Amino acid sequence: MRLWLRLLTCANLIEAGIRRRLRAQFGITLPRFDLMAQLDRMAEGISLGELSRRMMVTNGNVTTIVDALVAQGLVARTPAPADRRTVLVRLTPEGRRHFRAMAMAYEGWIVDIFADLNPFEIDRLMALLGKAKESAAQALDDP
Amino acid sequence: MRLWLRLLTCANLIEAGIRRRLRAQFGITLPRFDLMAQLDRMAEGISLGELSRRMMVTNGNVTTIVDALVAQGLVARTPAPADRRTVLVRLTPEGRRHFRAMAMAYEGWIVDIFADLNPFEIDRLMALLGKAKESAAQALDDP
DNA sequence: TCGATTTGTTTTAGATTTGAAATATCCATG
DNA sequence: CATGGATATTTCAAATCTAAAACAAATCGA
Repeated sequence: MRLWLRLLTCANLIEAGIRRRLRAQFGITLPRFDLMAQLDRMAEGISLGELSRRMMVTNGNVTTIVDALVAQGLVARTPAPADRRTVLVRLTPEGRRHFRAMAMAYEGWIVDIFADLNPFEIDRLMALLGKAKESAAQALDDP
Repeated sequence: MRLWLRLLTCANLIEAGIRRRLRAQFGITLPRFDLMAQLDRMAEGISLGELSRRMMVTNGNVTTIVDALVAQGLVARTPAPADRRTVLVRLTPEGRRHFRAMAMAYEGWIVDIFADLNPFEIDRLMALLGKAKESAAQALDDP
């Protein structure tokens, strides 16, 4: 029980800090940044459904965030060639430029945030969180 | 970097599962449950500001959630005797009864979720998360 | 005591976020 | 070819959530 509270506290603390910096330094919100991060690796564009799966949020949520980013000219919607139901989303050249600049700063923040952990501790934490994730996924699957 | 993504994924996975169960089995939302959990330990009531600090959310957010719980008759606002600015919040008898039933189930879910981790691993994870939290708090403090 | 600052709460505007319902399209089967 | 089920996206209503502004009350120093 205390483990869960600490996990949540830790994640929320870092998330709040990153959110604050993204807003202060780049005027962007965290979910928009996260969505752009997914798109940065997919030059050809990916579907909204695939986006929502990767980001682990609902379809409707992705639609809203993409709407906002399209309005800002940072991403573009294009119909999928094969399937008329699906819509592909990709970064615009301007969106890519913006994202690259932000991503550089972002990585620096993360390094700073975990600066007090040595490589061994990071590996161990990765492994334990991986195991916790598996355990949780299994427990939450059935009901 | 990957450590941060895994931490976030793990926390979100569990949070989503708990949110789903709270809604399905008790018809309550997670933030309302979290707020009631804070109140359960404070029979005398605590101020809204203290609540927002403990829950690590903004004051305005706490106001909204308390409004909803007051409308449901689960918590009550009372003026603080010493300071006319502050408002104390406490569980109503009905709120306490409700919460106790939910908390029992909640604890069971958490136990299940971490069932695959042995006591040693849980201790280690607690310690590493504690260290990560300290590191993050320090890194996010300055700028 | 007076005024400036601090503290506690609410309000407001904007942005998520979820869950469910509605639409549109695809696909497999008969 | 028609149709029922599955898939992809959008829309909608309700609830959070943040940041910033607005107020109210308390506190502290001159």
